[in-house]
Amino acid sequence: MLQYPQLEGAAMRAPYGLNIIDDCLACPVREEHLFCNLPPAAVHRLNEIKSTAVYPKSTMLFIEGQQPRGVFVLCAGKAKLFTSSSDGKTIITKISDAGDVLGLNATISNRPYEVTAEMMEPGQANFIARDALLGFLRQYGEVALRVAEQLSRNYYTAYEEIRTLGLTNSPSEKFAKLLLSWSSVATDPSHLKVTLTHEEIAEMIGTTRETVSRLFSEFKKNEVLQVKGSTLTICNKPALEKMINS
Amino acid sequence: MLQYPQLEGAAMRAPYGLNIIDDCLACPVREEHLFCNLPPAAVHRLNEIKSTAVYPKSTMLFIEGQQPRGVFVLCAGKAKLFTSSSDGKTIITKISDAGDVLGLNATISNRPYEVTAEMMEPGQANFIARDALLGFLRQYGEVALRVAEQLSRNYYTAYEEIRTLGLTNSPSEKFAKLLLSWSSVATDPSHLKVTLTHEEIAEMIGTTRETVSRLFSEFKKNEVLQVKGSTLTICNKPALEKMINS
DNA sequence: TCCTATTCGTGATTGCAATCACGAGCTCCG
DNA sequence: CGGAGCTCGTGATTGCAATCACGAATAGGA
Repeated sequence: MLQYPQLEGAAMRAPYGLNIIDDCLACPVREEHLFCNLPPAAVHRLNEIKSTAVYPKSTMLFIEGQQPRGVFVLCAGKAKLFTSSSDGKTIITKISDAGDVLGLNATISNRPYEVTAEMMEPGQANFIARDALLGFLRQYGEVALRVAEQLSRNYYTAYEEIRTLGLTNSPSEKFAKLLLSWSSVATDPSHLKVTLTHEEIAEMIGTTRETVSRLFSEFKKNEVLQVKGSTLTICNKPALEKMINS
Repeated sequence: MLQYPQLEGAAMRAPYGLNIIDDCLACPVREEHLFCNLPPAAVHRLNEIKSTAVYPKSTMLFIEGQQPRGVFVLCAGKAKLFTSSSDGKTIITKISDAGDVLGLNATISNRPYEVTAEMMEPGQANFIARDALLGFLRQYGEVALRVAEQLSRNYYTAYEEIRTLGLTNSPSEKFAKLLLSWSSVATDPSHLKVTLTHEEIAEMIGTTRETVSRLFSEFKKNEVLQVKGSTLTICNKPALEKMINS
């Protein structure tokens, strides 16, 4: 629950024996990532303006409503992005992992962070302050284009969420949708490793913990799903697909 | 319901006696608009690549799921943006009017349009094809930055929608939220001109037409609201504000 | 001006998921 | 190894809004 200062974090002792990854911006080299495959000069400049830090579990990287200080590039660990209402209700909009850039929208548009980013496990991130980032983008115009593309992608994700929350009636439909979305990005589409609590799943689909528990029971009974520890096996994918367009 | 071809539209006869606005890109000159206050050379180039057309009521400028052809800059008339599910349920995510740029996200990211844009009244729009727009943005880098800012704004709007749909329990709360959001952008905050049907309002807040009708009755009874024709008077703004954080 | 289609108001009914409640099963750390 | 959170399962109850139904009112076009 503590919010750690980002800038002094570089010198922070890694908890849980986590090792600091030195060349973090480049480490998860995937095409879709914002700061990968850049010209050497740009990479060099990035390394000058970034500051690496290690964060324990439950750290809030930033909090909904705060003025944007800059972006965080996640190198290790997972973070959940969520927004809450005054009466304590919460929606988790995304589970981020290595390579994701957090806080980009707020930083670019200079509006308050629209979500809270909380580490779900100990991890490491690079912080880039707003001013430095904007200067960097002005200097390297081609990166600005990629930023626009990233913003577009974020927008699509948000729209998917709107569809889930607004167009889906039953919790079972939403749950099926969530399972399929996980399946579509997993290495093995029918075996998912899920470490979220039922509470968190409920917060992802806009329902209650009890309802999620009941959905698990129901799906197991109907032989759509099998659960063994944190591994989740999809036995009847067509059945799930049928639920979402009924 | 017809989808009009955008490119031959320039020669289309204006329906309902609507006059074509010649210098349309520049006409609604407001700071926040994407293509306003540009350097003369950029404006000139924009005028070369745009094509103006007039559209009757109910025209679909583009449809959810289509490959993006380009953007539409609305010059006159209103358009509603919505997304639908296979079972006919619909969410209206935005009512656009003059100056708004439609289809920007899809066009930039080259993903299918995430919404359908339908004219709610006869109007006029400039179409800019995707290739031409991308070339233009490459040529005028400073406009690309403004595009990024616009995408950010869109993202915020989407997030607002997520909060409305996901964090708000009762329809009355959502309705109050909608009324206040209208009030905050109106010239006179307590007198709103609303030409939407109850059905459309229902589609904006994710409820049913009947519930919206009942909400109007209830708010009138509680002296929060007065309705005279299409003019809507907010009598008790504090009461509305209280509803959204209870 | 009238006629038709759309929009609106409101009652009656129903179903589904939120809420409350509580005990059992984890797991994590001292 | 043992106890104090957290988790999870599941019953009972309830409330609220969706649905159905239908007539009134309004608008819009010939």
